[in-house]
Amino acid sequence: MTSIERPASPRHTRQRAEIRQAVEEQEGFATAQEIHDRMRHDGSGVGLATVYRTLQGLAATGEVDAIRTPDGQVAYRTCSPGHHHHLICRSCGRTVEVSIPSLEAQVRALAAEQGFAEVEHALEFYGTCTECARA
Amino acid sequence: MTSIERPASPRHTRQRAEIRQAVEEQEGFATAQEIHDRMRHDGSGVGLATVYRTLQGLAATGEVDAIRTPDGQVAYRTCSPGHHHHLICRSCGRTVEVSIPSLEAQVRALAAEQGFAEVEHALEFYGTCTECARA
DNA sequence: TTGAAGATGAGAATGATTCCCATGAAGATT
DNA sequence: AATCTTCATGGGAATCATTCTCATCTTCAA
Repeated sequence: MTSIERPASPRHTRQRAEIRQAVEEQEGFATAQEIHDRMRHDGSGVGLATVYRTLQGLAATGEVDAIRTPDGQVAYRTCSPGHHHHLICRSCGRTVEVSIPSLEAQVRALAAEQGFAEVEHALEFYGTCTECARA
Repeated sequence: MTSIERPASPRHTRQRAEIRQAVEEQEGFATAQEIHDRMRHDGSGVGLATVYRTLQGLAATGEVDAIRTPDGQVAYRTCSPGHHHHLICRSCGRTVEVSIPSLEAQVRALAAEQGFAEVEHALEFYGTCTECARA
Protein backbone atom coordinates (compact mmCIF):
# COMPACT_ATOMS: atom_id res chain seq x y z
CA MET A 1 0.00 0.00 0.00
CA THR A 2 1.89 3.04 -1.22
CA SER A 3 -0.01 6.10 -0.16
CA ILE A 4 1.30 9.55 -0.79
CA GLU A 5 2.09 11.40 2.39
CA ARG A 6 -0.29 14.22 3.01
CA PRO A 7 0.17 16.54 5.99
CA ALA A 8 -2.39 15.92 8.70
CA SER A 9 -3.56 19.50 8.51
CA PRO A 10 -2.86 21.55 5.41
CA ARG A 11 -1.69 25.10 5.83
CA HIS A 12 -4.13 27.92 5.59
CA THR A 13 -3.21 29.93 2.56
CA ARG A 14 -4.92 32.62 0.55
CA GLN A 15 -5.00 30.36 -2.49
CA ARG A 16 -6.58 27.48 -0.65
CA ALA A 17 -9.30 29.78 0.72
CA GLU A 18 -9.98 31.23 -2.72
CA ILE A 19 -10.27 27.81 -4.32
CA ARG A 20 -12.58 26.51 -1.63
CA GLN A 21 -14.78 29.54 -2.04
CA ALA A 22 -14.83 29.17 -5.81
CA VAL A 23 -16.06 25.59 -5.55
CA GLU A 24 -18.73 26.57 -3.06
CA GLU A 25 -20.04 29.32 -5.28
CA GLN A 26 -20.65 27.21 -8.34
CA GLU A 27 -23.92 25.52 -9.19
CA GLY A 28 -23.07 22.06 -10.42
CA PHE A 29 -19.86 20.18 -11.02
CA ALA A 30 -16.88 21.91 -12.56
CA THR A 31 -13.45 20.72 -13.64
CA ALA A 32 -10.23 22.07 -12.21
CA GLN A 33 -9.68 23.99 -15.42
CA GLU A 34 -13.12 25.54 -15.37
CA ILE A 35 -12.68 26.58 -11.77
CA HIS A 36 -9.28 28.00 -12.59
CA ASP A 37 -10.69 29.93 -15.54
CA ARG A 38 -13.46 31.42 -13.46
CA MET A 39 -11.03 32.41 -10.72
CA ARG A 40 -8.73 34.03 -13.25
CA HIS A 41 -11.69 35.85 -14.74
CA ASP A 42 -12.54 37.12 -11.27
CA GLY A 43 -9.07 38.52 -10.84
CA SER A 44 -7.37 35.73 -8.93
CA GLY A 45 -3.82 34.86 -9.81
CA VAL A 46 -3.84 31.33 -8.49
CA GLY A 47 -1.87 28.87 -10.58
CA LEU A 48 -3.44 25.95 -12.39
CA ALA A 49 -1.22 23.41 -10.67
CA THR A 50 -2.34 24.73 -7.31
CA VAL A 51 -5.98 24.41 -8.25
CA TYR A 52 -5.43 20.80 -9.26
CA ARG A 53 -3.52 19.99 -6.09
CA THR A 54 -5.91 21.71 -3.76
CA LEU A 55 -9.03 20.18 -5.27
CA GLN A 56 -7.48 16.75 -5.00
CA GLY A 57 -6.74 17.39 -1.38
CA LEU A 58 -10.24 18.63 -0.64
CA ALA A 59 -11.68 15.60 -2.38
CA ALA A 60 -9.44 13.26 -0.41
CA THR A 61 -10.79 14.55 2.88
CA GLY A 62 -14.33 14.54 1.60
CA GLU A 63 -14.71 18.30 1.79
CA VAL A 64 -15.78 18.31 -1.84
CA ASP A 65 -17.15 15.58 -4.07
CA ALA A 66 -15.24 14.47 -7.13
CA ILE A 67 -16.71 12.56 -10.04
CA ARG A 68 -15.45 11.49 -13.39
CA THR A 69 -17.52 12.84 -16.25
CA PRO A 70 -18.49 10.57 -19.16
CA ASP A 71 -15.69 12.04 -21.23
CA GLY A 72 -13.13 11.25 -18.60
CA GLN A 73 -12.48 14.52 -16.86
CA VAL A 74 -12.66 14.97 -13.11
CA ALA A 75 -15.23 17.46 -11.83
CA TYR A 76 -15.70 18.87 -8.34
CA ARG A 77 -18.57 20.20 -6.30
CA THR A 78 -19.36 21.05 -2.70
CA CYS A 79 -21.94 18.57 -1.48
CA SER A 80 -23.80 17.59 1.62
CA PRO A 81 -22.01 15.02 3.77
CA GLY A 82 -22.76 11.34 3.64
CA HIS A 83 -23.01 8.85 0.84
CA HIS A 84 -25.13 9.96 -2.07
CA HIS A 85 -25.27 10.00 -5.84
CA HIS A 86 -25.93 12.73 -8.39
CA LEU A 87 -28.46 13.37 -11.07
CA ILE A 88 -26.74 15.76 -13.44
CA CYS A 89 -28.16 17.68 -16.37
CA ARG A 90 -26.06 17.07 -19.44
CA SER A 91 -26.57 20.51 -20.89
CA CYS A 92 -26.84 22.97 -17.99
CA GLY A 93 -25.03 21.01 -15.32
CA ARG A 94 -27.74 21.44 -12.71
CA THR A 95 -27.21 18.76 -10.10
CA VAL A 96 -29.57 17.03 -7.72
CA GLU A 97 -28.28 14.84 -4.93
CA VAL A 98 -30.11 11.57 -4.59
CA SER A 99 -29.70 8.62 -2.26
CA ILE A 100 -30.73 5.07 -2.96
CA PRO A 101 -30.63 3.23 0.35
CA SER A 102 -31.79 -0.05 -1.13
CA LEU A 103 -28.88 -0.04 -3.55
CA GLU A 104 -26.32 -0.01 -0.79
CA ALA A 105 -27.93 -3.10 0.75
CA GLN A 106 -27.97 -4.89 -2.58
CA VAL A 107 -24.35 -4.04 -3.17
CA ARG A 108 -23.35 -5.68 0.10
CA ALA A 109 -25.42 -8.73 -0.74
CA LEU A 110 -23.95 -9.04 -4.21
CA ALA A 111 -20.43 -8.61 -2.96
CA ALA A 112 -20.86 -11.29 -0.32
CA GLU A 113 -22.49 -13.63 -2.80
CA GLN A 114 -19.50 -13.36 -5.15
CA GLY A 115 -16.92 -13.38 -2.43
CA PHE A 116 -15.73 -9.86 -3.12
CA ALA A 117 -14.49 -7.67 -0.30
CA GLU A 118 -14.05 -3.93 0.08
CA VAL A 119 -16.44 -3.19 -2.74
CA GLU A 120 -16.77 0.41 -3.78
CA HIS A 121 -19.00 1.90 -6.39
CA ALA A 122 -19.46 5.17 -8.19
CA LEU A 123 -22.86 5.88 -9.66
CA GLU A 124 -23.89 9.06 -11.38
CA PHE A 125 -26.89 9.77 -13.53
CA TYR A 126 -26.86 11.99 -16.57
CA GLY A 127 -30.06 13.32 -18.08
CA THR A 128 -31.79 16.39 -19.37
CA CYS A 129 -33.58 18.59 -16.88
CA THR A 130 -37.00 20.11 -17.54
CA GLU A 131 -35.60 23.54 -18.35
CA CYS A 132 -33.20 22.23 -20.95
CA ALA A 133 -35.67 19.76 -22.42
CA ARG A 134 -37.73 22.77 -23.46
CA ALA A 135 -34.94 24.37 -25.47
CA MET B 1 -27.52 16.74 -32.57
CA THR B 2 -24.22 16.27 -34.31
CA SER B 3 -23.55 12.59 -34.60
CA ILE B 4 -20.51 11.31 -36.43
CA GLU B 5 -21.42 9.39 -39.54
CA ARG B 6 -20.63 5.73 -39.19
CA PRO B 7 -21.14 3.37 -42.10
CA ALA B 8 -24.13 1.09 -41.60
CA SER B 9 -21.96 -1.98 -41.91
CA PRO B 10 -18.22 -1.75 -41.39
CA ARG B 11 -15.98 -3.59 -43.79
CA HIS B 12 -14.60 -6.94 -42.92
CA THR B 13 -10.85 -6.62 -42.60
CA ARG B 14 -8.13 -8.75 -41.17
CA GLN B 15 -7.38 -6.14 -38.53
CA ARG B 16 -10.96 -5.90 -37.39
CA ALA B 17 -11.17 -9.67 -37.04
CA GLU B 18 -7.94 -9.82 -35.08
CA ILE B 19 -9.02 -7.11 -32.70
CA ARG B 20 -12.39 -8.66 -32.10
CA GLN B 21 -10.74 -11.98 -31.36
CA ALA B 22 -8.24 -10.38 -29.01
CA VAL B 23 -11.03 -8.84 -26.95
CA GLU B 24 -12.90 -12.11 -26.81
CA GLU B 25 -9.89 -13.99 -25.57
CA GLN B 26 -9.17 -11.82 -22.59
CA GLU B 27 -10.47 -12.47 -19.09
CA GLY B 28 -11.59 -9.11 -17.75
CA PHE B 29 -11.52 -5.56 -19.04
CA ALA B 30 -8.50 -4.26 -20.94
CA THR B 31 -7.61 -0.88 -22.37
CA ALA B 32 -6.94 -0.27 -26.04
CA GLN B 33 -3.25 -0.04 -25.28
CA GLU B 34 -3.18 -3.30 -23.37
CA ILE B 35 -5.01 -5.04 -26.16
CA HIS B 36 -2.65 -3.55 -28.69
CA ASP B 37 0.37 -4.66 -26.66
CA ARG B 38 -0.90 -8.20 -26.41
CA MET B 39 -1.64 -8.34 -30.13
CA ARG B 40 1.82 -7.06 -30.92
CA HIS B 41 3.31 -9.61 -28.58
CA ASP B 42 1.38 -12.31 -30.43
CA GLY B 43 2.82 -11.18 -33.72
CA SER B 44 0.11 -8.91 -35.04
CA GLY B 45 1.12 -5.75 -36.81
CA VAL B 46 -2.11 -3.86 -36.25
CA GLY B 47 -1.64 -0.18 -35.54
CA LEU B 48 -2.59 1.47 -32.30
CA ALA B 49 -4.92 3.97 -33.96
CA THR B 50 -6.79 1.12 -35.59
CA VAL B 51 -7.24 -0.62 -32.26
CA TYR B 52 -8.66 2.56 -30.77
CA ARG B 53 -10.97 3.16 -33.72
CA THR B 54 -12.20 -0.40 -33.95
CA LEU B 55 -12.87 -0.79 -30.25
CA GLN B 56 -14.86 2.43 -30.27
CA GLY B 57 -16.90 1.12 -33.14
CA LEU B 58 -17.53 -2.21 -31.49
CA ALA B 59 -18.57 -0.43 -28.32
CA ALA B 60 -20.92 1.86 -30.23
CA THR B 61 -22.82 -1.08 -31.63
CA GLY B 62 -22.81 -2.87 -28.32
CA GLU B 63 -20.65 -5.73 -29.53
CA VAL B 64 -18.29 -5.08 -26.66
CA ASP B 65 -18.78 -3.27 -23.37
CA ALA B 66 -16.77 -0.17 -22.58
CA ILE B 67 -16.25 1.23 -19.12
CA ARG B 68 -14.19 4.01 -17.69
CA THR B 69 -11.78 2.82 -15.03
CA PRO B 70 -11.37 4.82 -11.82
CA ASP B 71 -8.20 6.36 -13.17
CA GLY B 72 -9.96 7.60 -16.27
CA GLN B 73 -8.97 5.15 -18.96
CA VAL B 74 -11.44 3.33 -21.15
CA ALA B 75 -11.46 -0.46 -20.93
CA TYR B 76 -13.21 -3.00 -23.14
CA ARG B 77 -14.58 -6.48 -22.74
CA THR B 78 -16.84 -8.89 -24.58
CA CYS B 79 -20.00 -9.28 -22.53
CA SER B 80 -23.36 -10.93 -22.64
CA PRO B 81 -26.05 -8.84 -24.30
CA GLY B 82 -28.53 -6.76 -22.36
CA HIS B 83 -28.14 -4.18 -19.64
CA HIS B 84 -25.91 -5.23 -16.78
CA HIS B 85 -23.21 -3.99 -14.49
CA HIS B 86 -19.81 -5.32 -13.49
CA LEU B 87 -18.16 -6.42 -10.31
CA ILE B 88 -14.46 -6.10 -11.02
CA CYS B 89 -11.50 -7.25 -8.97
CA ARG B 90 -9.11 -4.41 -8.43
CA SER B 91 -6.00 -6.56 -8.46
CA CYS B 92 -6.59 -9.44 -10.86
CA GLY B 93 -9.27 -7.93 -13.05
CA ARG B 94 -11.65 -10.86 -12.77
CA THR B 95 -15.08 -9.63 -13.74
CA VAL B 96 -18.54 -10.82 -12.81
CA GLU B 97 -21.59 -9.51 -14.59
CA VAL B 98 -24.42 -8.55 -12.29
CA SER B 99 -27.85 -7.14 -12.90
CA ILE B 100 -29.90 -5.11 -10.48
CA PRO B 101 -33.43 -4.98 -11.85
CA SER B 102 -34.77 -2.93 -8.96
CA LEU B 103 -32.20 -0.23 -9.65
CA GLU B 104 -33.48 0.38 -13.14
CA ALA B 105 -36.99 0.93 -11.79
CA GLN B 106 -35.73 3.31 -9.14
CA VAL B 107 -33.79 5.26 -11.70
CA ARG B 108 -36.90 5.83 -13.77
CA ALA B 109 -38.81 6.89 -10.68
CA LEU B 110 -36.11 9.29 -9.56
CA ALA B 111 -35.77 10.78 -13.00
CA ALA B 112 -39.50 11.39 -13.29
CA GLU B 113 -39.64 12.85 -9.79
CA GLN B 114 -36.97 15.39 -10.65
CA GLY B 115 -38.24 16.09 -14.13
CA PHE B 116 -35.19 14.68 -15.84
CA ALA B 117 -35.48 12.95 -19.20
CA GLU B 118 -33.25 10.55 -21.08
CA VAL B 119 -31.41 9.53 -17.95
CA GLU B 120 -28.46 7.23 -18.39
CA HIS B 121 -26.24 5.73 -15.76
CA ALA B 122 -22.97 3.89 -15.53
CA LEU B 123 -22.40 1.76 -12.49
CA GLU B 124 -19.43 -0.45 -11.88
CA PHE B 125 -18.23 -2.05 -8.69
CA TYR B 126 -14.61 -2.46 -7.73
CA GLY B 127 -13.57 -4.85 -5.01
CA THR B 128 -11.15 -7.60 -4.10
CA CYS B 129 -12.05 -11.16 -5.05
CA THR B 130 -11.53 -14.11 -2.72
CA GLU B 131 -8.38 -15.29 -4.49
CA CYS B 132 -6.71 -11.93 -4.25
CA ALA B 133 -7.89 -11.30 -0.70
CA ARG B 134 -5.75 -14.28 0.35
CA ALA B 135 -2.55 -12.89 -1.12
C1' DT C 1 -11.53 -6.06 -63.44
C1' DT C 2 -12.18 -1.68 -61.73
C1' DG C 3 -13.42 2.28 -59.23
C1' DA C 4 -15.12 4.58 -55.20
C1' DA C 5 -15.82 4.53 -50.52
C1' DG C 6 -13.62 2.93 -46.51
C1' DA C 7 -9.95 1.28 -43.59
C1' DT C 8 -5.22 1.39 -42.12
C1' DG C 9 -0.89 2.99 -39.95
C1' DA C 10 2.86 6.10 -38.72
C1' DG C 11 3.59 9.97 -36.66
C1' DA C 12 2.06 14.57 -35.36
C1' DA C 13 -1.16 16.96 -32.52
C1' DT C 14 -4.18 17.59 -28.56
C1' DG C 15 -5.57 18.10 -23.98
C1' DA C 16 -5.95 16.90 -19.23
C1' DT C 17 -3.12 16.15 -15.55
C1' DT C 18 1.26 15.70 -13.11
C1' DC C 19 6.01 16.70 -12.27
C1' DC C 20 10.03 19.71 -11.22
C1' DC C 21 12.12 23.04 -8.62
C1' DA C 22 13.35 27.61 -7.34
C1' DT C 23 10.98 30.92 -4.54
C1' DG C 24 7.54 32.52 -1.16
C1' DA C 25 4.68 32.08 2.95
C1' DA C 26 2.81 29.68 7.37
C1' DG C 27 3.40 28.35 11.89
C1' DA C 28 6.22 26.79 15.68
C1' DT C 29 10.01 28.22 18.60
C1' DT C 30 12.86 31.48 20.83
C1' DA D 1 9.27 40.40 16.73
C1' DA D 2 13.14 37.55 14.62
C1' DT D 3 14.24 33.03 13.01
C1' DC D 4 13.89 28.65 11.13
C1' DT D 5 11.90 24.58 9.23
C1' DT D 6 8.54 22.83 6.54
C1' DC D 7 5.15 23.08 3.36
C1' DA D 8 2.74 25.57 -0.49
C1' DT D 9 2.99 27.91 -4.78
C1' DG D 10 3.42 28.70 -9.77
C1' DG D 11 5.20 28.46 -14.34
C1' DG D 12 6.71 25.69 -17.56
C1' DA D 13 8.27 21.21 -18.95
C1' DA D 14 6.92 16.47 -19.11
C1' DT D 15 3.48 12.56 -19.33
C1' DC D 16 0.19 9.86 -21.21
C1' DA D 17 -4.07 8.46 -23.23
C1' DT D 18 -6.44 9.46 -27.08
C1' DT D 19 -7.45 11.66 -31.56
C1' DC D 20 -6.21 13.62 -35.90
C1' DT D 21 -3.93 13.79 -40.54
C1' DC D 22 -3.18 11.99 -44.74
C1' DA D 23 -0.95 9.18 -48.05
C1' DT D 24 -1.48 4.47 -49.13
C1' DC D 25 -3.84 0.08 -49.24
C1' DT D 26 -8.45 -2.98 -49.27
C1' DT D 27 -12.92 -4.17 -49.66
C1' DC D 28 -16.81 -4.85 -52.27
C1' DA D 29 -20.32 -3.62 -55.41
C1' DA D 30 -20.99 -3.06 -60.33
